[in-house]
Amino acid sequence: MPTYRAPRGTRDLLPAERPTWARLEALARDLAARYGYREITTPLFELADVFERGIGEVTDVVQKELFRLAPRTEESERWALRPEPTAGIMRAYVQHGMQTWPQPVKLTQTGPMFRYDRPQAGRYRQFVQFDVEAIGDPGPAIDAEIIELGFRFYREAGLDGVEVLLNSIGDGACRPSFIAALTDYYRGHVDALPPLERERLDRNVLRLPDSKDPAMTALNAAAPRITEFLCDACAAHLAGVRAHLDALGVAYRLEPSLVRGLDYYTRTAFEFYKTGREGQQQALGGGGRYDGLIELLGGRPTPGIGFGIGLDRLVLALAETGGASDAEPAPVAVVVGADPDDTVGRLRVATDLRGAGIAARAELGRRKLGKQLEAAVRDGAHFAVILGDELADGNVTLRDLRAATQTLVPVGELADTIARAEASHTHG
RNA sequence: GUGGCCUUAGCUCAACGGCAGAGCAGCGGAUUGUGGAUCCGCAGGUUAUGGGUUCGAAACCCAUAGGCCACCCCA
Repeated sequence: MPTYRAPRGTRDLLPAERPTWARLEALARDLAARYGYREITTPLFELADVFERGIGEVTDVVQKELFRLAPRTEESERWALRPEPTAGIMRAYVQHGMQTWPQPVKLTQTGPMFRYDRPQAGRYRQFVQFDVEAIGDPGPAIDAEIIELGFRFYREAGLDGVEVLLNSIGDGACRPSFIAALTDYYRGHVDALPPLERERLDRNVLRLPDSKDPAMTALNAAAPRITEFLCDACAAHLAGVRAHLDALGVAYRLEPSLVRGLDYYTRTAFEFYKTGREGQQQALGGGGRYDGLIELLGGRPTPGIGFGIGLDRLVLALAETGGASDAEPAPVAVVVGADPDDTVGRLRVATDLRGAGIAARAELGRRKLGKQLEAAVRDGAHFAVILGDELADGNVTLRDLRAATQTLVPVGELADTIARAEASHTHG
């Protein structure tokens, strides 16, 4: 075992897996831009208050999973690594007076998040989220637009069979009455509750209808449903979201037991799942409306909606569906030579090629030509440039490693020749 | 945070309580300027770590760490 390894719940993304990540990161950026979202980068850590107030003091994310930074001095502020992107972006919205920008303000960010969780496959202490936020639009049309954007992201990423789960969790006007009704209902059957569920009754009653305990299925089937308690405004909002989704042809499933773990959500809540893997575990992404969040962080009352999509889980899902992983870029040419000791010559030719914009590797090891060519082939290079006696006449040998053909080329024409051959190859 | 399964070379895996090995990957060589095949060789390990049992532990026991699974929760 190595002396040091990556901290628990973190991992190194090695060169072989980076191209897939790079593709998804580029897709996230391009897609967000296509929908009118502008890029923002916020700090990886914030005052802990931003998360505690924004996400909610009594949520698991804050109580158990926040990565708090140890203060360095007495005066040092209480910082925490960001467990999610929304609170920081809303902090920035307030700080920079974005309420004076044309509304809605549509922002996107992709980057690492941190949660002090017990790791598992697809669950890491450092993970990457693709996030979009639309601030200042009360919906419901923008709700549908943002769900469709997320749905499209998976499709264009190459992941099929993604399902949208949709719910409304009400607002300050109607959610309290639903919580009261739910609490009453389960209190009335408290003797039938397993110990764990009994504990959740007080802590997080909204989670009970979603329980995976078989003993709960009958009880949950008869439990009150949020849809029966939505106020007129929330019901109309949900109907509006659905109408717009229908118009866009986005298939979704109403899931009345869907709740979200962060306190700031209101009304629209949604999650993306790989079909067949629904449940509270392994959501590919999720989001919702947070109409009270900006006010909580000191801004004027402003509606907002967004989602976070977990790229780690998307990469896992893509691998599970057996798709080939993206290929690493290979050098176009590798400069090799008959004289193993002539590293100066090989490096100089490679440098000239690089200056001409050609991806070239110089063989700087002092090994025999056969080994150099072998390594060039393993690199996936298209051409080998062979330096040898022909240099006396100002020529090098340009060998096409795929076609196994070679020609003499004057050194001065090498870059042009390679560029031309490579272009005709990739475009033809 | 709770419970369970697992951990031997870079990777995938062998080894009855009795000498730690193979395949792949890496590096070198096969009469001296040409390839992914083949053959030969080299290197790679305090068997995750620390204790214990035993004449003797990779193997049995305990603890710790890490990975995974189910919860909790979330991406």
